[in-house]
Formats: sequence, C-alpha cells, structure tokens
Amino acid sequence: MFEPVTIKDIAKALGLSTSTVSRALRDTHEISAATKKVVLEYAKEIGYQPNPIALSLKERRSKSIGVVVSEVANSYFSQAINGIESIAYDRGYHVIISQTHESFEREVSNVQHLASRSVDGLLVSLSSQTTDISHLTHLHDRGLPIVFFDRVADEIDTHKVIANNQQGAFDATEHLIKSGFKRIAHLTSSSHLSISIERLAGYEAALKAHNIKPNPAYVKFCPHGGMLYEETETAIKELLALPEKPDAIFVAGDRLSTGCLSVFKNLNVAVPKDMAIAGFSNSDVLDLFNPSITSIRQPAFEIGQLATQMLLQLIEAKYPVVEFEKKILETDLFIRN
Amino acid sequence: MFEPVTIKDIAKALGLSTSTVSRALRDTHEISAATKKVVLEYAKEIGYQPNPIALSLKERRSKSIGVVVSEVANSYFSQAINGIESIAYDRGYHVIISQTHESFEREVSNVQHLASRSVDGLLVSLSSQTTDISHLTHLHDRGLPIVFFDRVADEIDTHKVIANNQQGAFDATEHLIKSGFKRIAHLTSSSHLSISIERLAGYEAALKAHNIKPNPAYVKFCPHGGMLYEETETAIKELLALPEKPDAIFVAGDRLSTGCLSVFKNLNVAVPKDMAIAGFSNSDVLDLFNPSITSIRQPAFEIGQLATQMLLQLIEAKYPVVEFEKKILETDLFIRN
DNA sequence: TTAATTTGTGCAATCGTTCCCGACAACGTT
DNA sequence: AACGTTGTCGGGAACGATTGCACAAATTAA
Repeated sequence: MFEPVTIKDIAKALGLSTSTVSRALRDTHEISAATKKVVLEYAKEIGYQPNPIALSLKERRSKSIGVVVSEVANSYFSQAINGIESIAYDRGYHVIISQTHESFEREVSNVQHLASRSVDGLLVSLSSQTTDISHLTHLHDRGLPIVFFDRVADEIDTHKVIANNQQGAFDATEHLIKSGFKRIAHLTSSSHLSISIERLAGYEAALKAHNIKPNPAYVKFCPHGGMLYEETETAIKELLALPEKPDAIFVAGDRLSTGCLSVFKNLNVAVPKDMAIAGFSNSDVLDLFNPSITSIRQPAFEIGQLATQMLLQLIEAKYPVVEFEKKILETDLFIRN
Repeated sequence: MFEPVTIKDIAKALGLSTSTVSRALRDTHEISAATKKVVLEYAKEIGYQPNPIALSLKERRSKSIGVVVSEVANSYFSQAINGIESIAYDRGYHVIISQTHESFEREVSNVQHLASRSVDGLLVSLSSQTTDISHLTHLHDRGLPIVFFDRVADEIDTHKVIANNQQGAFDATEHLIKSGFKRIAHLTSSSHLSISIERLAGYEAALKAHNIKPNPAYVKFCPHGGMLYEETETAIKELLALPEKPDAIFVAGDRLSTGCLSVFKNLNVAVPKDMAIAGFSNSDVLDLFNPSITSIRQPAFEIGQLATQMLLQLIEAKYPVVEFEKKILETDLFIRN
C-alpha cells in the first residue's frame, strides 16, 4: 500500500551503491560534487525521506520522549505540554503523551508501554493514587533518563521541576486571612503527593504567621484528586457539618476547584457570600465568570520547557550525569472580586 | 547506558539459535514443549521485552497513529483524544498527538513530521487557517490511511466522522428564537471550514423556519477561530455598532465563546441581560458559573472512538478500501438559565 | 618512471527480529 | 530396505540506514 522510497531505490536508479547514496545525502566530504548533485536532485525528485525507524534501530534511540500526566483536559497540564512541545520539536524529538486519569494501574501500564526502548526519556508527573514508584525506579536504575515535574518522587535521584507550591499556598491562604476570613479550611488531593505536602505546609505556615490556630478537622484529602464527585462531596459535607463551620476554603488543585463549585451549587451554598474560595488553577477563563475565585497560577509553560531542556540534556549527555537539581519556579497570585 | 536484553542474549545463554528463541517466544507449533518452557522461563527471569523498533522495521509498520488537532487545551478535543486513546491502546497502538494552534504552517509541518513512515495512519481535524490540503492529499494518494473528524476535507475521499453540526446549530438558534430574541447574530470561525459551513446552514435554516429575515451583517467570521483576541473583539464591536444591534448571538465554537465573554466583560455588556449567548461547547464546567450559557454539546468521546475504529480498519485492511462513509453523530442541547 | 598519497566508491557488518529454507533425526509405510 | 512424514532446530537473508575498511584510479612527490 504505502511504499516509501528508500536509499536502495535511489542507488539502483543511479547505478550507485547504497553507501555512496547515504554519504551523498549526508553531505560527506569524500563524495565528489558531481555525484552529490545527481543524488540530491534525484532524491528530491522522487521525494526521498529517510526512514526514522531504521535510524532508530541503528542509533539505538527513537528521538521521542514520553510524557505522563494525569490528563490533558487540565489547564495546567495542557499548558505544560505546550511548553514541552515547544522545546522538543525544535530539537527534533517526538512527544508521546499518555494520561493516567489519576489511576495507579494506568500509570504503570503507560510507563511500561512508553519504555521498552521506544522512548529515549520520560517526563513524569505522578498520578494522585501512586505511592509505589517501583515501575519508575526500575527503569531509572537501568539508565532511562527521567525528569519529574509538578508531582515529583523524592525517592528517585534525578532532575525535578516544580512551582513554589509552599509559597503559593501561603499567598493564597494569607489573602483569605487578609480578606477577613477566620476559619479557613483546606481541600487537597491525596496526602502523599509532593504538591499536597508542600501546599499543606504553605497553608499551615500562613495560619501560623497570622496567629490562627490550625484545626485538623479543617483539612480534607481527596485521594482521587477531584476525579470522583462523591469523594469531593463527602469532604465538603463534612466541613459544612462541623460545629465551627469554615467561612473560606483554600483548594489545592484545578479539578478540585471545579468539583468544589459543583458541590456548592448543588447544596445551594453561595460563593463567596457563604463560603469564599481561593485555589491553585491555571484556567484562563476563570475571570470571565461569577463567582470569580482568587487563584494561584503556576508558570506551567515554563515548567514544561525547563523540564524538557533538562531531560534532553540527560538524554544527550556523553557521560552519565550524577549531579541533579530541583528547580523551583515562582507562582502568581491573581486576586479577583 | 540503557542496554535492553535481546533475543540474542537468550539464545547465547541457552545455547540455542535466535530463530528457535524467536519461535519459542511466539509459541510456534514447531518448537518442542521442553524448549519453549526453558526459553519462556529464562526470558521472564531476565525481563526480556521485544524491541518494538526492530519489529517496526521488519513489519513495516509502527503500531502508532498520529492525531492532528488544533489544541488539547480545548474540551472538545481533549474528550475526543480520550476516545481515541480508549480504542487505540486496547488495540496496541501508540497515539502521537500534535497541535496546530490553528496555524496552517504548523499543520503542514506536523503532518510531515508524523508521516514519513513513522505512523501507520492519521486522525485529522483541520486547522482553521487551512485551505490548501495538498500536504494531506499527497500522503493519502500514496496510501497513508487518513480519517477526518470534526473539521473534514470533502476533497479527500476517505472515512469521516462528524457531529450533526447543522442540526445542532438549528437547535441552538431555535432556542434563542423561542426565548424571545429577534435579532440573532452568528459568530463563527473561518468561512471555509466544514463545521462553519454546516453551522451557518443550521443557523440560517432556523431563522427561515421561524420567518426571520436573515441579515448578512449579523454573520461574523473569525479566521483564527478565537485564537486572536483582537479579531474576536473587532467582530463583536462591529455587531454592537450596527443600527439594529443584535440581542443574541449564536457562537460556533468553544474558544470563540470564551473570547466572546471576555470581550463583553471588557466592554461592560451584561450577559444575558444585554446580550444572550448560545453556542457549541463541550466544557463541563459551564453550568457552574454565571452567566451560564446554553450550549450545544457534541459527543466528542464517541467521535474519537468511532474515528479510531475506522482508521484501524483502514490500517489493518488486507485489501485497499474503496468504499468510504461519513458518520454523523447527534448533538445535545443543554439549556441553562 | 616509480612510489606514495589522495580521492571516490563499493563491500559487508551492524542494529533486533522474523521467517523461508534446509538439515537431520526418528518414525511409519510399502 | 528404501522411501516418505513428521517434529525440531539452525543458517542466513531480509527490513533501511550508517560506517569502517578495502581497493581502484587519479594525482602528486621523489
């Protein structure tokens, strides 16, 4: 059906050997100008394209990187992906995106699928359900370059790129405090995720800085990160049932924010009259709507770019890299209302 | 660095030939049960994984399909991608996503990148700027399977999967009419896009069905499909400057809807008091916010699934397929406010 | 003129896998 | 006893491209 022209076709047509043709196309100095001209012109005429798969087999690399995110239908990740692509395509790499939908099983299966020598490196943001990372350590130990971004695993010694989650959480919580709210709850994703830990720390630091006694009952975890409506609903209902009902919530993620608003709408809780919300979100339509919520915005595009640059550096390193760094980018606070 | 185990390693360790090992692993009938057992056990022990690149070279297919969309940060496309992946991964295919950001140049470059024998087929939704499709016809003529979805090119004879855009546009427009609006404008993407043509037809049909005289000045095109704020702003301003200012707008796309709301917010036009809006959108957070806008929702996930099934059918067909079909899926009208 | 060097090209191996042959034993059939 | 079958296995050629090495022809140096 689809029969691409090969170097052999050119060689046969021109009465040359494949080696000569290959060298002519790669513009080696040891081929005469005349031969080069003939080969190049004929190659262009019949539309020769080198077969990347044959090259991959020979060079033992695929010129493609795998990306593992929870889902592309998430402003943060889609912006990060744009950053990833902007670097990767320029450097001649394909980008293969896979979604975990916050499921551990899908993460393992996707990583396994991407590995097995068909990608040269991995850009990973862990799923909220992931606690065991042996599927990644195994590959990393065998030499597959991996760079983490957003949700990182500190157990693996490699490059990492994250936003300053603690500062961002501090800013958001402090903004709620300065707006006059006293009883500030915190709705977050699963407790073992790096971003959850960092954001929780920022939330607690802000309370402490303003002499507000932290209330453990005010902190609610959603292991599925907002993917399950019921989970979010239960958490919110528990908060609302407390004797000292919170008057504001700092929400730690994009999906959780929308889940939260959804629950409030169904429970007829007015935002921000009955309950103020501030949270992490990279959605750019946030300020179009009411209720508008104050948000912490991460430099997702830059995070994607940086992570990719670091991954390519690992991939193309001549000698094994042993010195790794964790880059932390600052967040922005968008105050609305 | 990363040295995967090959069939040769197994052969050497077990004192067999590579052919025998290969056959044992593929469970051929001509290998004795004893040998099979030894090979399989050893392969499992050292964690053998067949090299997909070597397979691709031999089988002359990559077991991967390319997807061309305008951007993943779009509810419709991210849902369609989920549908695509749900089928592709089950059938053992990788999915390589590329974004055009509504640019013709990027579409050509992405398609070229994906082709050249590294994908077995293409799932394409055209960019809003694309009028010349020779980059696709060329590949299609040479036998590369292509299936269009959403924004299709009728010039190419292949499978196509779309929503019933005309009916959806009819429903949305009729809803505005039945809500009492008389002067209904239409804001749409570039004029040559299949979806624009179909949605315009539905809009006009609805006006006609209710004996409303169509006003050509009420129809505004945005060739960049909402990617440029200024373009959308100009279109809206022209509508507002008309002697008979419209009282409602039927918007033909997701990005245009948010662009539209953005312009109205900046111009202090109250929605829906001063201007009602209804439009195509697959966002699932639409009903969380005010102003809530009535929307036409496409079965994006199913469209993705169907398109992928049809593409895989083309890819895996033993004989060239000559009979092509265009599947049209119904839309849903979500009335809000 | 002869030897040494340069220049241009081809041969063959390689990457990992599959698969067409052919080899060769151990049978069963006439 | 001669021949055909069947069951197991290995050799080697592909797939498309690159590249070290060999080697002829042409050029230069002695």
